[in-house]
Amino acid sequence: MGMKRSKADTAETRKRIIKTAAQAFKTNGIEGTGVAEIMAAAGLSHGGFYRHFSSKEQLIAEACASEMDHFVCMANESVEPGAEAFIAHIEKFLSAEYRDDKVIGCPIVAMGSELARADADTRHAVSRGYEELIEIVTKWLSTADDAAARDDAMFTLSSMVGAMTMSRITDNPALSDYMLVVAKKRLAQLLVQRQNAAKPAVDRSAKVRLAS
Amino acid sequence: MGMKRSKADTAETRKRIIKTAAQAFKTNGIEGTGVAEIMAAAGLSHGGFYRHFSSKEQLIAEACASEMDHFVCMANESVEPGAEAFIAHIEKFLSAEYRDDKVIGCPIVAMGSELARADADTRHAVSRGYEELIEIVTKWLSTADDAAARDDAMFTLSSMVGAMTMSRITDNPALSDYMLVVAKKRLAQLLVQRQNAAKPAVDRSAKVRLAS
DNA sequence: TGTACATCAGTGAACGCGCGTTCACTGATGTAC
DNA sequence: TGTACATCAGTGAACGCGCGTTCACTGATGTAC
Repeated sequence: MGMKRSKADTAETRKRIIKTAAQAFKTNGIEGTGVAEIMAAAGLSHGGFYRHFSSKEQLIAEACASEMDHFVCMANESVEPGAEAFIAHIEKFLSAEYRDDKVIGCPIVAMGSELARADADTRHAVSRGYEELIEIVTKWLSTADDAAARDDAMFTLSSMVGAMTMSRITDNPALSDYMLVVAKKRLAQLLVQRQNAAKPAVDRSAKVRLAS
Repeated sequence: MGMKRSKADTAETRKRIIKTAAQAFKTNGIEGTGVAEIMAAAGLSHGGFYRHFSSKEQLIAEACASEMDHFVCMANESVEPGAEAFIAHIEKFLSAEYRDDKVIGCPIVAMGSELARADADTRHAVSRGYEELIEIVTKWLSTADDAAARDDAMFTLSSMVGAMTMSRITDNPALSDYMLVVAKKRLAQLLVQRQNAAKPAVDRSAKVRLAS
């Protein structure tokens, strides 16, 4: 029944609504998820929603910000640069598990086309998070902060988003699996090229000496 | 006012509804577009909708099939394989024009996350079209129908979908533009590698002879 | 520390609205003779 | 070829339903004294 809660309880409830909403948005889409449905899933009645948020739009923005933060944190957890960390993350995010479980999956893949039409706050939250991801992947790819590494980071993330998006859309299971395999293969190759290009003078001059 | 139409008129009206729906779905999303809205945009009242389609779901499937067909046709228009046709298409579909004009843009990018949740008919239509695109791009990339060319085709299409999706989401205009530039650059590089790998024996053996 | 009161998180009914869908009706088309 | 009639594309009002949002109410919390 209705009663005032402690500030700690209130803050916890607010976080629970955001987390529940994020999962529902990723599973059934933003427009496909009602405020009452979110509140029920969070164990509350729908009427209390507006004690925490001024509108559904505000919840969308906060849920997306929360999801992007989570992915940025996950990416930051393995700070060491180099091939192992990079490939491990590619393998993880392009796995069948991440394709089949939308709750643990990427918010950009799960809500992509709706985000392009979202309001300014939501797009800004997603965009900020994505820019952080670009910087993190850039550091995985290169100790030096060169422009080519940043290009590769951007291309890597784009490719991952596209491969996972298509992998979820197709009704051909073999093709769905293979799209992920191909993306993993090609992005690993990209990394090899990067490393050959990055610690260059030694290896390249060696080859040149051999060749001449 | 109400009256029976000729069979030709009826067929034309049906096509007009599908075309109008496809544009509306790409612009405002599938869930974001009402049946009445589509009919009004097609110059009709909403009541007549069910003379042409048994449900909104059926219209969604037909609109997506129509859009995919259109993109398959566009891709087929330039049948000649090789670098020029490939790069020209990449440049076109990854242009700011295609990003900013959702009506002419790709249905997979515009409806991506909604398609993953769509019914079996819709997903099948999109999937079939995409498989055709993969085959067409494979032929652009290689006269021989080898597996590596098909991998490159799949990776190319994935990357294009991802780059355009993110380019539409971000609220950072410079980043939005640059994502497309990077995708174009990296995919052009992929093509160069393909060509070096494809007509190989000559060039590669030459290098080997020099090196040894 | 104890008492009195304002605050406000949460409830559940209610609001207007737009959704997908149905239906009785209209009247030119296409068909049967 | 001309006449009579069934067909059915399109109209516009109406349907139940679920949406986002509002509101009067409840009662433990947090505050003022």
